[in-house]
Amino acid sequence: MTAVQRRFDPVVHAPPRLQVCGLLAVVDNMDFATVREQVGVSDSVLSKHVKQLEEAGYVNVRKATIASRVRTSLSLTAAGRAAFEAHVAELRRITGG
Amino acid sequence: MTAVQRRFDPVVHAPPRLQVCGLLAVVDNMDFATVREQVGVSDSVLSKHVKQLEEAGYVNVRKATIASRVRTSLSLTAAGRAAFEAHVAELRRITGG
DNA sequence: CTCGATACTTTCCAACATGGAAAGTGACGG
DNA sequence: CCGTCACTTTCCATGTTGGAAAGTATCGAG
Repeated sequence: MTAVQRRFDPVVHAPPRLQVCGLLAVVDNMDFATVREQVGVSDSVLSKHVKQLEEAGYVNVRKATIASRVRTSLSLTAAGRAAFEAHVAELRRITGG
Repeated sequence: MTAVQRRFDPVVHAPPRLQVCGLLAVVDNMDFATVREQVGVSDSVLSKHVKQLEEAGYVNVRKATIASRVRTSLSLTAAGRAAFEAHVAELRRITGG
């Protein structure tokens, strides 16, 4: 309603996506497979969450052929970084940071 | 499984409940009505979330008749405080605290 | 050109979580 | 008895999830 509504972002708040954002926030980009291992979910589940982040304009999905193998690398967009940071700030406010 | 599984608590993570815990964490107790106003939800919704926190053993619900009116005050139990703090610590880890 | 492997994507589906509205409950005060 | 206050519970329609399985695209091998 108040400030909560402006910064609190459900797309970012869901556990798997919060983890993805947290991982991508501290690196330039990360492979799909690496993120999957870190988050500990299946291919299909990560794929669906990444899709949601992508549709929200928060994550950039780049497919590059490296060593004749398609590798998908993920990275936060500027909007994604802003949304993540705003959400984290809101979490800190709520949890008494 | 990993540290995430041990500290991350879905009961605490849901937005309305995270707010309730955050509010109760900094006071000894708070009236149902005050919490409802702060969280910005309806009676029924708060009641249902409080019930979940109560069933998890995180919140204590005390009904006292004050000025011939029943007043319900909520407070975190020791377990609730521990769960909240562990969850917050986990959030900080995930979000790069 | 067909086959199998790699690396995701999408679909299918059953389970669960939510919120709003409305009905229900218990304790007064009139 | 009745109405009010302060929640509780029920009803219901919707939205989100994850796992399993099928689907797609791109090689390299045969």
